[in-house]
Amino acid sequence: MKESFSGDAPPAPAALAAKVRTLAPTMTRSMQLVAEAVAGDPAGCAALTVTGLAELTGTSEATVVRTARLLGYPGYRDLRLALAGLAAQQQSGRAPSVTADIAVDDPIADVVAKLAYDEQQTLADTAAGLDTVQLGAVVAAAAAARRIDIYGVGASCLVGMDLAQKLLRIGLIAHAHSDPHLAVTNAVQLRSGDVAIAITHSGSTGDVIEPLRVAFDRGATTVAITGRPDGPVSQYADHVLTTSTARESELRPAAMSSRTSQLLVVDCLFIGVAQRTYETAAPALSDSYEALAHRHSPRSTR
Amino acid sequence: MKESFSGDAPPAPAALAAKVRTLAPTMTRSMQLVAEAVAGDPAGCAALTVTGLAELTGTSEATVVRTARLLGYPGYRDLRLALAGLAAQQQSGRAPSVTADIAVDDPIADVVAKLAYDEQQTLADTAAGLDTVQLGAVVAAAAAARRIDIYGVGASCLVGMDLAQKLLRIGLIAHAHSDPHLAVTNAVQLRSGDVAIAITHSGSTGDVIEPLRVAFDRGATTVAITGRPDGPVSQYADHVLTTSTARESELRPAAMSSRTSQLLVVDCLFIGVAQRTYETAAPALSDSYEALAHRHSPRSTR
DNA sequence: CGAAATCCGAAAATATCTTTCATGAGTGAC
DNA sequence: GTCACTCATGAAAGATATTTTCGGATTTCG
Repeated sequence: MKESFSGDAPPAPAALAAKVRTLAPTMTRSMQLVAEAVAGDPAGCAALTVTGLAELTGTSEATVVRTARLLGYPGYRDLRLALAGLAAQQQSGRAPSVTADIAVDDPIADVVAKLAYDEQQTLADTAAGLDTVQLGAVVAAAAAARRIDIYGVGASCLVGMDLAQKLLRIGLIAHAHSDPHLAVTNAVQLRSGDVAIAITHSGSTGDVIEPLRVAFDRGATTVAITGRPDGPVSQYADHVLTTSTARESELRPAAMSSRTSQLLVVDCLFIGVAQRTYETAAPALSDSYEALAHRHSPRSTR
Repeated sequence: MKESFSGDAPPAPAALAAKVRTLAPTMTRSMQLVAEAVAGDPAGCAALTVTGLAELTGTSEATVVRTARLLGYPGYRDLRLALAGLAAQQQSGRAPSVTADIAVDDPIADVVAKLAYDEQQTLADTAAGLDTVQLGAVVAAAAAARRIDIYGVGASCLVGMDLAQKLLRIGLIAHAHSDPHLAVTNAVQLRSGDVAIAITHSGSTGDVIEPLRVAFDRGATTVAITGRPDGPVSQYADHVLTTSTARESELRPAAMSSRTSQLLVVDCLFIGVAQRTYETAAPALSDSYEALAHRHSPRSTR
């Protein structure tokens, strides 16, 4: 029963490629064909009419329209306009096509270059696709929360810990749970006014959904940070923050780019909260900095 | 440079405003109204239908179409596409506003943009400054190591854990230590052929230097990942990998960009090792993926 | 002042986009 | 293995948007 129509709305400007990747798994076969064509050649597709694109992809007009809807546009007409815009941007923004996968025999210098490029791309996609309204709502809730619980396992656990660390530094009560049992145990303690944040790239990690559900039932404000906003986790999320999905190769696991994406979201969340609680956050930050100073040896090894 | 007013022009991309000025004298009154509106607010007009633009300018659909023709497009539809492209270009053109620091009163959307931009910058800097020869040496050592110990505290601890997680996934024996005592205790066990990696942005974190020194004394291959290659930590490091340091503002602690930088280095290291041990790494990766599958609630995998 | 040329918009004609609906393929239950 | 069910899919009807047509209104020039 989520019907979160409010969440996914604003017609994406440049985040189209990212959106295609994010939504691709939820698409049906023929819709994927259309999405692929659109992401692959925005300029070309912008020149086509519905019928043209349908023929090109070997599907029907109806499917094209459906795909446009799924991507967040009211109809094909609007998708086409966005496509034209994207094409123009690419034109002026130069061709960024260093899109080769990382291969087993790539020299190390290439690995560095490709990896850096991919991560940059991921950041851009994430920023473009992030719903700032949702983010603002989450920031407001977190800044006012009595306590903040964060759930994440595997790679997402580290992201959760990063967030918890930072929030603690500005004086908020935040805790990251990786043990599913303890997470649920703690979630029971939550109530209205508290905030629970679940981090899962797949959107379907049971160990993370379960505590979020409990928190949701208890009346806490629940947040999902996920790459699959349509996934099960969103059922129990008052707010969904979407991370981007980058293509992955055999050597480059999805965890790598999803982590980058998650970290950006989490950083934005943190900065937002710090802004809102500036009066207390600023001194807290410098205090914690002071406290660590003696741990760095100008010369002393303790 | 011949003047060809007779509309032989290919659909102009960004030269639209100029074209309007050039052709204005030849236009009739109502056409000028339309042309003006179009040149004045491309983005706004792109959102309008023929009828809408006709009403806005107080003219008729026919006039709008005539104007579009005069400007060199086959019809209004194409003018509209060009307009959308122009709008997108203008949009991306006014990006340099993100070079400023993050301020307390920045709207949330700006925070996202600035943060993403900063992190992208950090990645580029890191990639550019990374010594691939050193990296190659570390990769070689790690791929052949009996065991790999990683030291890091605070934010760097998470980076260390990330690396350990990934190395474990491809079958290497890696462990991240955040407890300084345990780190030292474990470091004593190391010997030649083992690898010890210290992660510290400041390059002078005693809790991290100490175990590295022990490992160094025991004959292990020692690595420092630091933003201060001239810092104390490098004394005991056979190889130094330099991370970049980005400017930080009051709200944006250094930990944020150093973490991004460290993660990139660590990712490169991981990929490098995975390449070297491809025979065992590839199956190990897919195995670990398989093993996790049942933890995700059943969901169509198209 | 009158006539011709031109401009202009209402409405018809056409192209394009959207919705509906029936069909068939795939899926899970029995 | 079969049946019932769901859901993806495209054909075609329906709705919009765009283009064209055409006649009235305005301007220009004799």
